[in-house]
Amino acid sequence: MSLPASTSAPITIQHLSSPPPPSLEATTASWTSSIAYHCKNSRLSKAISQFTAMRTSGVDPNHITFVTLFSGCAHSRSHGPLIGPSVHAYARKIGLDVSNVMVGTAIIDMYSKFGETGLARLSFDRMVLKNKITWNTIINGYMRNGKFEDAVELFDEMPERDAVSWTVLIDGFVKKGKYDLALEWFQEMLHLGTAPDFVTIVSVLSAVANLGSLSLGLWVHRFVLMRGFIKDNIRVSNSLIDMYCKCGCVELAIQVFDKMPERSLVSWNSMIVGLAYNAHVEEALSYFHSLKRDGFNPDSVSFTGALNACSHAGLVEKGLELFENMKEISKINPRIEHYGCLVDLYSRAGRLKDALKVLDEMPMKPNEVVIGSLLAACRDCKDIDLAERLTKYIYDLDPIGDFNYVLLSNIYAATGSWRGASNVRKKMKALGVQKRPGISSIEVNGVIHEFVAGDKSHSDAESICLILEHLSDEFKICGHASDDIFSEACGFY
DNA sequence: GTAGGGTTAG
Repeated sequence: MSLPASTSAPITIQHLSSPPPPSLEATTASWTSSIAYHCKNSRLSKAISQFTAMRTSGVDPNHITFVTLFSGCAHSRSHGPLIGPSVHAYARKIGLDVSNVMVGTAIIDMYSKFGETGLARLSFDRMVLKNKITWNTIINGYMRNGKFEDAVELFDEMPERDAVSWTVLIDGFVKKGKYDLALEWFQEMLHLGTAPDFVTIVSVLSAVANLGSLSLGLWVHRFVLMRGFIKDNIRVSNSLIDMYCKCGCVELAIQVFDKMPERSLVSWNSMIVGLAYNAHVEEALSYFHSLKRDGFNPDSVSFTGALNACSHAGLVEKGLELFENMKEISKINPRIEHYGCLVDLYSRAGRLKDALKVLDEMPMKPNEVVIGSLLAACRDCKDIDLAERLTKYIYDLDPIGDFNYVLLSNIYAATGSWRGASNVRKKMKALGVQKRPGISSIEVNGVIHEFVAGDKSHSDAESICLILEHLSDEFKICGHASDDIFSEACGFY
């Protein structure tokens, strides 16, 4: 028996319990179990060769064999789209794709995951018998592919809706960044009397966290406590921790964490990442070191949080040490986030050359976040030469975002190079990059106030400006070259 | 052995 290809993956019971290889008296069940084993370990090609061997040895696959295979294809980005349709053709030949609910549903799920909503819908329409899961699957397929109208249409048509149906819609909107819509649907769900389960709550909390609305978050927390049915659910608590941190309420996050009767590594990670996010550096590192006492080993997310804390505090050496420990002791392969932290660590410390070295030597193509860290440092250090050298990386990025173009253009503008700035704008136009307005928002007494650059429409704009000016002066007195950071950050003046 | 879920760098 061979172990899975990824050596960094934790070895679980699942990996070790290979099923007995099909023997001479192999049955459909034993072949299927062997196929399932390979699918679970992300070895679709192996699963398929088993499937072929099964057929040539004269054993017929049944509905479970097909469900296993379709589910395996759905989870394989590389081979799935190539293999899935031919397995479908085979199921078609024996009619299982329309006559068996589970097989049909697995096919719908597979095509949805490939982005083939048309094929998913065709399979759905052809099925003789559908159950709730079939309906939820096709609606989920539409949601994940951004076809909201089709999803809602089927949602309205479906004979019987359960908590999962609602959650599919709610979470579908959350995943596409439509948090307000998600919450509207949640409200409707409660209004019509369907009880949410813990997955619904996790999804709703994610929407709330992204909106940064503490009052909504507190409401959901009260809801959880009142219902009691999910009060001590680890995942709900993890989501509460994340929500409170994203809303800037570290104290409440700690309270939730402390009250948990049982924690997972994600609970620890949510604290570490959340504390780092809120610049509570010492505490973030202390949680990072404490998770071992709870019997956990830090994973790649834990390191991201700890590294991020170091970069916010300018702890370059500590950060580098963590990065080394991650590779050498924890045997975790650094991912792009970790290189991003490293670049950020050097960038914020003003060590641009070191940052550039990381960028050039990292084993994967840098993305816009990594470039953005360095570019922001170029702006702060007024290093236009380095910024120009980054241009090639920026133009090479996909997908095209506006962030770095705007940053680059601002660097040119800040150094008085209007021609450079205008060239960037031209390039943006040529590439079809649109600058989206940056919006800052703050919640005061449950009301969310939004501001865009140059925005003076707020009823208290005048006093807000006065306070900002005052803060800016205070900053200068304290020795921080403010560089009009307030005008940039808050969009006034 | 078919459906929905949490933490990740600018």
